Amino acid sequence: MNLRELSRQLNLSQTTVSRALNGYPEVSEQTRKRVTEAARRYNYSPNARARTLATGRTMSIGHIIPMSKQNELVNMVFTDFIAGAGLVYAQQGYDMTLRIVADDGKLAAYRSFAERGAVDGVIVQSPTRDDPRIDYLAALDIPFLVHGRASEITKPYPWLDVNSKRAIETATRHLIELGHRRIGLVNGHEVMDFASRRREGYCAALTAAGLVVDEALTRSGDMSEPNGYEAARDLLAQQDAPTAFVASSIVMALGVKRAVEDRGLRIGRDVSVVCFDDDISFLPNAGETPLFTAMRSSVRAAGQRCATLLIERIKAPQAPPPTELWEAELIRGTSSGPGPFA
Amino acid sequence: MNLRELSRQLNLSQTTVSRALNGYPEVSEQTRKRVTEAARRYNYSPNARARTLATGRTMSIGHIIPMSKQNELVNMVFTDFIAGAGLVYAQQGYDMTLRIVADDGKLAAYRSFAERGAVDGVIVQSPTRDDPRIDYLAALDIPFLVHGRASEITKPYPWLDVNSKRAIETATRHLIELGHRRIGLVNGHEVMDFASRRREGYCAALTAAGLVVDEALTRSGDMSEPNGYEAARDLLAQQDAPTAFVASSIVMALGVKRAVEDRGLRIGRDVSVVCFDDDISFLPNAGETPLFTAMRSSVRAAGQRCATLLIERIKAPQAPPPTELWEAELIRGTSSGPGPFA
DNA sequence: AAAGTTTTTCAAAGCGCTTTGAAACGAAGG
DNA sequence: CCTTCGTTTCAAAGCGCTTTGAAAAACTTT
Repeated sequence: MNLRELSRQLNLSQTTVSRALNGYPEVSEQTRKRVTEAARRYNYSPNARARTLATGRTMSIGHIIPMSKQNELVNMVFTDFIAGAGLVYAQQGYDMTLRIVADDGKLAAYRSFAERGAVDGVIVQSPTRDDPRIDYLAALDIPFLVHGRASEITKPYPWLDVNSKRAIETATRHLIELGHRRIGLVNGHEVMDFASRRREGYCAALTAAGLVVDEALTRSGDMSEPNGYEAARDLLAQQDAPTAFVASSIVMALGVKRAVEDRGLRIGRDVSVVCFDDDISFLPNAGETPLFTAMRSSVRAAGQRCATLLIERIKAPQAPPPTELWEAELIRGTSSGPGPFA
Repeated sequence: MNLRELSRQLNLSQTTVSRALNGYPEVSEQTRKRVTEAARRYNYSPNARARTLATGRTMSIGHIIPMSKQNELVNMVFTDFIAGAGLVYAQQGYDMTLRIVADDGKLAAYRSFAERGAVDGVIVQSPTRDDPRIDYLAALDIPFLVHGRASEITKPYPWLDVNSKRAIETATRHLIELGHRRIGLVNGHEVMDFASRRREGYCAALTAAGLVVDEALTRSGDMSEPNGYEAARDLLAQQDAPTAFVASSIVMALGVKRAVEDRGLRIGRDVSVVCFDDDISFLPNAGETPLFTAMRSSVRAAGQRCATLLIERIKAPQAPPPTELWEAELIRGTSSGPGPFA
């Protein structure tokens, strides 16, 4: 059953039926009732494809998920972000259009979304410091919103980010205040904007405390458990090993924990760990006293907010680009304790 | 730039330009060349919305992700499955349309996908024993593919499943052969088809070995770490506690492990654990000797295969519904060892 | 009762593509 | 040279909705 058939059944024009169903005011309550009843009776629902063409809106938001090389894959942060965003989309009648793509196909994927008019807007996740997607999307003139920032891009663009620098600065200062002097940094790849900011925060805290930054105590790489393990194992094997670690995620912190325990040391007593905690629903660092002392900011909440902001932007594309900087919260867990200089 | 403008520039009809770009044979190589070059020059790409209406195909596959109550949410199995499927979609030019929906809105969501023609096909994940979605989709006459099965549905429908029963039967027998007699089952909710089959496998192995099934040794619930922990903690607190556990997932097994260690016992020596391992990329149970002895079957591979089968089905809807039963593989890890009767 | 308003309904024109059925063209055959 | 046939191109008709601009109907006002 399509609109034409339905309108014939009712002896009304397509116009009237369409308006009745879409809640326009210029149709009497009586006919609206007739129409909605008939629509239900004949089980009519408007064809999404046709509506999309007629309105110029697809009611869907594009997400591109990069799938690097072999295994780094769809990580949990992406997943939780999407879960948050998806919730908002559902509420607002949008769908999420997901495309999984090799790292080098990202740009082309965004382009295809934009040029073919396949989505009404796109989300950009995990920007690098000088992320080409941003200029690209601005030029393509499609609404977008960046989760994170690209430090090296100066033109205004819409973003929502967590204050990574301050978060890690706070984390590092916390360890210093506990009496730690040799503090390792187990970071993500520093082409990622957030990771580079985290290093800045780490350095800033050390410097502020009059400590020197020892490059030998820092590592960056895939934000996986094995990688956190290896980094910590190496650092712990050095002479003059660190007594504390700042880890860039819970997952890496779990690797650090394993490395510490492998050496027969105890987390929170012999070695302290503070990490960034995206509050991933699946890896809860929760309870009365959570395992990890952490800087927490919910990535799911960020997803929700990004979705909301993007939808607003779709509705009012001319408004100045929104920007939002969130602060992470220090959560005291059992993984941090007094250091040798306490 | 749209098709009409492009064809005017070229002094050709829309027909010819369209055919040239879509690789139809009835256009001379010479004009095809002219057309593709002009298309590139003017940066033309066909409007997806219009094409979708004209062809009747959206080139996208619907996935509905249920988000129960508050927190059980988008779990890792869903995520990995989607990662696998998404890979195939990308290769074949499909997008994934994702909708996150409350548990009680699932049926309506599938319906809206189907009736409005928003997607070309849908994937059904985690069916219950008598899942209403299957009849519903069959009636709606939209291509679909079930990952898993619904035991109580007899009509043929397309599915791909892992042989859960045999997998858990093998796991349980493995423990019995190691000399365990009191074996706990830490299962998912048994309305889920796969969970009910896993229980069947567990019971079958016990019975085959002449042992009686003690309901007091089985638990079922959310497949989360905390839930695995609680189940194991309770079971271990009983007098005549189990010396081994069969867990329905790695995540639950991690909870079991924690409970065992909390009692000061050691996994693989004092208490054995075998689990089902979906080979989730993010929770690798890997290495030379993996932590858990497990029945492994990659959910990501299943996602790929499901996507492939669904696309085939979209292309040939009249073919008999495909069905595929995969066997899981026993992986020896360090979590299982001789029991008291060895 | 005529004229003016407001409310309700309609016919038709898109939206930008694909695809059908016919026409124009060129080459081949008689 | 005319006919026939295969190749290449085209005009026009959808696809199923929304939306514009106009007409019809129902009320008001004079």
